[in-house]
Amino acid sequence: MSGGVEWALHCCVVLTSVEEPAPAARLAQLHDVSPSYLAKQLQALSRAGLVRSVQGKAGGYVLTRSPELITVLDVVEAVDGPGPAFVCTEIRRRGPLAASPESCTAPCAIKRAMAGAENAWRDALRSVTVADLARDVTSDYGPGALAGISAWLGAAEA
Amino acid sequence: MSGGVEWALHCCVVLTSVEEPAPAARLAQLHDVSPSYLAKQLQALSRAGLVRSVQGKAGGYVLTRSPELITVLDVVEAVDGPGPAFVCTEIRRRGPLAASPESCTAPCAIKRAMAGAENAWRDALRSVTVADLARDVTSDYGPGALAGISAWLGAAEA
DNA sequence: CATTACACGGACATTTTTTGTCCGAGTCAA
DNA sequence: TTGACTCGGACAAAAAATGTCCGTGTAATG
Repeated sequence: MSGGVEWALHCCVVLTSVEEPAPAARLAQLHDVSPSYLAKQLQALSRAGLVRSVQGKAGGYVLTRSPELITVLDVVEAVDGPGPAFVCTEIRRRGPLAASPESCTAPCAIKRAMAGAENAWRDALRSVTVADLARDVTSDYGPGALAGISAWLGAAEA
Repeated sequence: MSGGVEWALHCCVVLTSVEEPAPAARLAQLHDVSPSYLAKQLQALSRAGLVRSVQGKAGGYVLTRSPELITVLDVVEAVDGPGPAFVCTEIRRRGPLAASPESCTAPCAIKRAMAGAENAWRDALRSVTVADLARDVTSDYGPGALAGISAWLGAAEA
């Protein structure tokens, strides 16, 4: 799994508490990560339609919709790609005892098992929204945490 | 996810139908895959204690226990490693607004969400055994499929 | 009992993916 | 009109996965 997923999720949580667009460079120094690479993850979120980029002097990124409507799965798929992690290469059709094509209409048992597990994983990620994460953060560190971050993002460079 | 997982699972299913040790090279040409690389996956299974290697002239690999007692999760963890796919780098403790160490006794909300999803994934993989896979294969292709493979493995080189 | 051939095991390259960096095009504010 | 700041995609470096090789040990065999 791509490590950029973690960065993207943290950024989404932070973006729930701001109204002004937040520049990628500022989000990067807030989390102390590579600005150029974080930019790439935010671009992925933008391509997926989760955030909207505002260009120009006071530009940056903003969420496109309510955090209640953005699931963790949305973010993960935007950054890591929507395809399944396990890819079946159909090796049952290869080799001297290859299965006949007409017997391969349904996916093989191994693919079914792996797909079932990935579906369970997806369901779990889909059941958590970015709003839930923000609520948990407030519950963990107190109400001042996100407010402080919001203020810091709006203030001049540290 | 490593592609070798698929090869390892297919090999485990095949091994349920043999009593004689099956050499890695023969399993490789059965599936038409790279012999050297498949050997590496089988070595991983051996290190994890799922298969036992028999050396010498009529050597090869055999399952160490009943297929009912080998879960798909066992195979996946043996090949891909037991660690979680999502690794939290604790970026909440970095940057100018880093969370205080005493407030970081519990894992952060993002890590909790990802860990929950991975647990669901693990549970699903744990609920399927290699015996279940073999049963499904028989159900899909008929009882002769695994028997034919077993006979081919025992016969002389094709 | 010596020999011989076979199979595993880990060390060695190669390719692909991931991670990280950079500069140009576009845009909004002043 | 100017200016400065933003995103966006094209360009390298590093890491991981994939693929290959030969040495070591073992068991069957004559």
